[in-house]
Order: sequence, then structure tokens, then C-alpha cells
Amino acid sequence: MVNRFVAKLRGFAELSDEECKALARVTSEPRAYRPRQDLIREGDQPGPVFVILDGWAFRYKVLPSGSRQIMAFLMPGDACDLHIGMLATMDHSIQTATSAQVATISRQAMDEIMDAYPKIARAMYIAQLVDESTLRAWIVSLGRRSSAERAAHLLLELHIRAVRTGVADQDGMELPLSQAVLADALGMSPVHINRVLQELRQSQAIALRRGVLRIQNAAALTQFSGFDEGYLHRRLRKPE
Amino acid sequence: MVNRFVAKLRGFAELSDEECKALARVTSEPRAYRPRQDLIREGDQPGPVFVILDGWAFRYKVLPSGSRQIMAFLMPGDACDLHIGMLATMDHSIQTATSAQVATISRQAMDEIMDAYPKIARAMYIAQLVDESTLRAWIVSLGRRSSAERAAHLLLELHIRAVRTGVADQDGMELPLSQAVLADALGMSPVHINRVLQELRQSQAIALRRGVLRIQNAAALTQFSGFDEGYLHRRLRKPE
DNA sequence: CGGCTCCTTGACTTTCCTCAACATCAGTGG
DNA sequence: CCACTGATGTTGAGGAAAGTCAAGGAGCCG
Repeated sequence: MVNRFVAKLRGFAELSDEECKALARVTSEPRAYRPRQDLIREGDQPGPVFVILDGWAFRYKVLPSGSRQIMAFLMPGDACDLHIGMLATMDHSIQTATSAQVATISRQAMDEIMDAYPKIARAMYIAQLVDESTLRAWIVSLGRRSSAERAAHLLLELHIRAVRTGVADQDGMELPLSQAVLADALGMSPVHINRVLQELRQSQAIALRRGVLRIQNAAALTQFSGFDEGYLHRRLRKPE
Repeated sequence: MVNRFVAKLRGFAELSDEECKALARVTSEPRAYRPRQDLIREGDQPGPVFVILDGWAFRYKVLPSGSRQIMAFLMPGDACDLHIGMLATMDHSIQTATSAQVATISRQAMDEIMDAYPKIARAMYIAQLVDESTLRAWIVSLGRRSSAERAAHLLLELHIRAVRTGVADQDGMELPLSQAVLADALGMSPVHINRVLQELRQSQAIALRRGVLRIQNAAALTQFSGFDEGYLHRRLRKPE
């Protein structure tokens, strides 16, 4: 199987064969997780860097009222918590949404690799910056977009990210997220996301059924949701 | 005047006199900004690191519809864009909310300092992690808290951050933000934030008038808004 | 076939937005 | 000192968006 982590980082920096091999080596022994398993919980002491090689996960927090907010999706190729080891405790939890293959890289091994291969360090920093930028984009969505715009925006984001990592084609992707999960990411009720998705389907913009998303009218979705992919930083600055 | 930037970083790592002086030196020539001036705009090529020494600023994005979402507040001591120079363009803008003193540190000078003083590098990383954690906390607020809870949560956050940097005491702080600005940060209309603030005032939890916030009942606010200061990471992990 | 999860629908309620008017305040220049 | 101005804060009324509650349907698996 292609190593999605390597594939993603190659999109951020030109990596030599040796660098790719080094990355592949430290992620060569992933552990299998089942759906709905926590990788780490809020309050835990941060451990190794997690790398999702296959499957989906998400960062989330549960409020005292019991409601849940998802703050980020992790798809194949995504890593998390590059530097979070500096902090005493996790401020959120991470859970699988599907069964998943997850590699872990110890803090020490990560430091060694980044010291030995500056280009890898650079790619990891960029990945971190893009993640942060994505958080800001979500804030904009949650604060100022209608529920339908928000949903369309998220689907476009996930699709572009999936294409970038090579787990989707231009027309569509596998999207194994329940409506309840989407609702918790979009800050709405399960009932409402259901109605919103029906609208989007009826407008012939998307088809989403049984874990498969088809983007039928990307232009309309982009226009409607005010999607500007700048925040995903597909074009990068040249290293000086 | 005390250098708030140094004060803040000292909260993240034990800095020697020499390190403090180095930081003070590179921020010794701030430039004065008037209210509502952009420091940098979405689409611009990222430049130096900005350091707010006095006054308030915020990160924001404007949607095609013209509505604005604020994604972060920058108060005295806060810096921005440690590594963003790696990216080709800014994905958001930064604007002053008040008149402000802002120092700039060139990318090169920043790299030199971080190479020469690992503790400074560490403190800057931690600051970045806390900023990122704050973004996630805002996502939770916008997604899953009622407007009143959200407002209370934000006021508590700003107060704690202000106390940490030494620009506030336990009871209150200067908060020179208009209701319109608060509305754009909280994802609500100006009319609604006005009503929410009235509620909070009537419940004797806060007093907020003419740029001065008093926290009258922190316990009630904390409970009501589900505020858990963990995300601000006041307790840090020991360096190994 | 039962049992589970996930999706769908309808009815009703709450929250929040929009529009519009008016009040208050600080600063400016006559 | 006062009139004017622009920004900011306040109030009311009506409507749109989204939540809650409750019930039922569809697909999947042992």
C-alpha cells in the first residue's frame, strides 16, 4: 500500500528517496484501531506523534452538557501533535471514525528525523501551518456561514484534501462519516444536517449516500459556500 | 514601559537576563499604528513577525457577502506568524482595534535568535501551541455554546490572558473593543451581542462599560459558560 | 428474524437575525 | 460654549433559521 503520509509530505517539500524511506521506516508498523476508539483523551499527557495511514479520525471535545464539537478531521496521511509534547496535557481528544491504521512516532525519533532531514522538518511545519489555517477557516464557517453554506464548504474542503493525498479523484471520494459526526463538526443538530444534505442533493450539487460523496457541481458549490481554497495553501513559497 | 512580549514569554520558559535583553532589543523600535489599520492583508506575501507591545489587534476574514469574522484577538505581548513565512500568501488579515505599538522582527533576525537561544525558541513554540489551542476552543464555542455562554466564555478568556501578561488585575481589565467587534468575534449580530451583554450585566456577573470590564462573579461565569482554562495551558510540561 | 445503527419526517419551540428608529457619547470646528 | 458629526450603543417588532421531541423507516449483521 502507498504510504499516504509520505505522499502528503511530498506535496509540501521535495523529498529525496532517502528521506521518503526514512519516513516510511518510522511508520512501517501501524497499529489497527476499530471505529470509535480514542487515540488519546483530553487531560492525558501527550505521547508520541500519531500518523493516520488509513481510515478517518477526528479531534473533538465534549462539553459539560454532553454535546460534542469536532474541531478537525484527520484523514489518511495526516499527522497530529508535532510539538504538542511540550504541553502538560491534551486539551482535546482524538477518536477514530472508522477502522484505521495508525502509526506512532516517538518524540525522540521525531526529533532525530527532523534534525537529520531539514526538508522533512520543513514539510512537517508546513503541514502544521495548514492545519492551523484550517482551524481559522472553520471558525469563519461556524461564525458567519449559513448551515447549508457551511456543509458545502466542509465537503469541498474534505474533497480537496483527499485529492491532494491521493485518496480521491476529481469527481468524488469515500466519505465514511455519519450524519451525526458531520453535525458535530458543523455545529448543528443531526436533524438539521439531514435536511441540509437533502437540499444540496436536490440542487444537483452533490450526491452523498452510503459513505460515498460525488461532487456533481463543484463550481456551484464553490460559489454558494464562498469557498476560497487559499487557506489550504496548495501553492507554497519557495524555500530560500 | 515593561516589555509585554518578554513578560509573556517568561511565562512559558525560564529566560535568562541575556535572553530577555535579546528579546527586548529586537522589539525596541515599535511603530505606532492608529485604530483600524491593517498590519497585513489576506493575499499579501507574509513578511516579518509582528509583536504587539501595546494596544489590541485581531485576525479576521471578510466574506463575499461583506460579513466579517474575527478569528483571534492579539493583545499586548502577543506575537503572530512565527513560521507563516513559509507560506506563499496570508490566508487572513490582521487589523488594529485600538491605537497600538507594534514591533516587527525580520524572519532572518527571528531565525538567528531562535538558533542562538533555544529557550526562546521553546517559548515561541509554546506560544504558538497555545494560540492553536485557543482556535480550537473558539470552534467549540461557536459550534456548541449559546450566544450568552459564548460571550461569557470569551470575556473569561480575554481576562485570563490579560492577567497572565500583566495588563489586568483579578477583578477586571481594560477591554477597548466595540460591541460590533465582539459580535464579529462571536459570530452574532451587533444587536444580539448588545442584548446578551445586558443579560450578563443584569445577572451581576460582569460590568462592561466604556472600555472597562469588571468580572464580578467569575465562578458563576465559569460555571455558566463551561469554561475550562486547560486550553490556555497555564501549567506546562517541564523541559526534558 | 431480532437488534442495532443510521437516516428521515413532521410538528412545535426557541434562538437569533433583520430592519428601523432613536439615544448617547466623544471629538471637531465655528 | 454650542452645533454638528460620526461612531457606538439601545430598543422594539416581525420573521427566518435551526433546535427539540417524537416516531417511524432502511440497511446491516449475527
